[in-house]
Amino acid sequence: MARPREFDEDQALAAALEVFWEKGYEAASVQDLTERMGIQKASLYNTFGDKHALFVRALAAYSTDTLEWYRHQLERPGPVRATLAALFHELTDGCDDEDDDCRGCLCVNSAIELAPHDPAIATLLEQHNQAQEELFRSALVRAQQSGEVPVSLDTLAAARYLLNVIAGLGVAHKAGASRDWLHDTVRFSLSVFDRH
Amino acid sequence: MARPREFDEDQALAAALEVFWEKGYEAASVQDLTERMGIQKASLYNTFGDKHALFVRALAAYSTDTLEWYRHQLERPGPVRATLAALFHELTDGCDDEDDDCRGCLCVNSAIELAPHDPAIATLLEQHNQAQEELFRSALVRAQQSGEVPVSLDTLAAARYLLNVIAGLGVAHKAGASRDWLHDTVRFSLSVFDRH
DNA sequence: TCGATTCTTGACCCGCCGTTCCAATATCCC
DNA sequence: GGGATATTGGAACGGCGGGTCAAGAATCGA
Repeated sequence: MARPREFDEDQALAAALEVFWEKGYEAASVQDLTERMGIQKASLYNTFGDKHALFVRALAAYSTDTLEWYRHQLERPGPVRATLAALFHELTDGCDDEDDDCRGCLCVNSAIELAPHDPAIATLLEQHNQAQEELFRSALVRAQQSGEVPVSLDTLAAARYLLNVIAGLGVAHKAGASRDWLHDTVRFSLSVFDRH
Repeated sequence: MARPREFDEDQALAAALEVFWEKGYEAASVQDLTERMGIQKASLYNTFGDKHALFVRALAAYSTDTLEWYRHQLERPGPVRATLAALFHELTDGCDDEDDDCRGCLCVNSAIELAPHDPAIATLLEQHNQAQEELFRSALVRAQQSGEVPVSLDTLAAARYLLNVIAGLGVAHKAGASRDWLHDTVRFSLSVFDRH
């Protein structure tokens, strides 16, 4: 019963996500955001509240998408080791394409920049980590059931370990590590599962 | 031949480091800095140039100190596995003390926040990483010579792997991981060396 | 067609940002 | 003590930060 929006909310959110992803929260100005979202300041504030609320929504969307991606990767049939190798390959591949501006992982970036001083972000990231941990754990448990991995393996610790490796890769990528660097690290990291 | 400084430069630099470490580069205002350094703005600009130059010096100092710490940890005699265990224990211990404000590792923080868009920082971090890598590698080579570790071990990949684990821990700590979480991850990470 | 309602536009606000300037001050050498 | 030289304190700067507002434009139900 009134004038409708001229822009697509999800699309605008996706654009905001890009900006935050590339620049970080503090360094992304409202001007940067509105320009990339293709909307005016007032529209941003009417629709999303303020910069912080917009960031929370962007991060939540990122979390959802990312978890979906991990679920898709991890629920593929076949031996877990191959699955993990493929997952990490996907993760590190294209890191030398200079179009990604070394964005890394937004969760990692936000953990570093905001988590200690921002309870809302900290909570969101905790949920994300737990969900991601659970995905890895499930895959490992399935591998135990199929006999690929010994039942003596501490699947929780292993899942956390994998999350830690991924976080490290995010940092290394930001620091300018080459694809070879990352691949070496991945190979070595996954070798833990070779002889257990 | 002129009025002398009323403050100690190194001491002021150390104070600035604290601020950057706690808040990050962008979020640390010049006012925050001068307050904690106990000096006036003009003194800051006279002595260090500007905020960015101050940060570079602070990061360089941090790098030096940290590398010294790693060297000290890694050059202790005894089996490498015990050395690494002790090092990581030192690293993760005291992470639940609420006085550290989850500062994490300044190199990791800076890699995330600045490296992709700041060549000076990127260079500094690259040098730091290479030096740290070399320290770990040396320790592993020594372990090979003493027979503790098989010569088939790719010491370069292993060193990079360890750096990656450490970076991951920095992220996890920022994200609010408990000491148990970190210890589990460390234990699992070091288990790679148990059966090689 | 018309009023109600919502969105868009673009100017505008205040405050803090990093930075500069200058007068006052303290020290050194002579 | 007296100049030369640097540092200090504090005010001031322009600019940009996030956020608001008022007026016009577009759509709806009636």
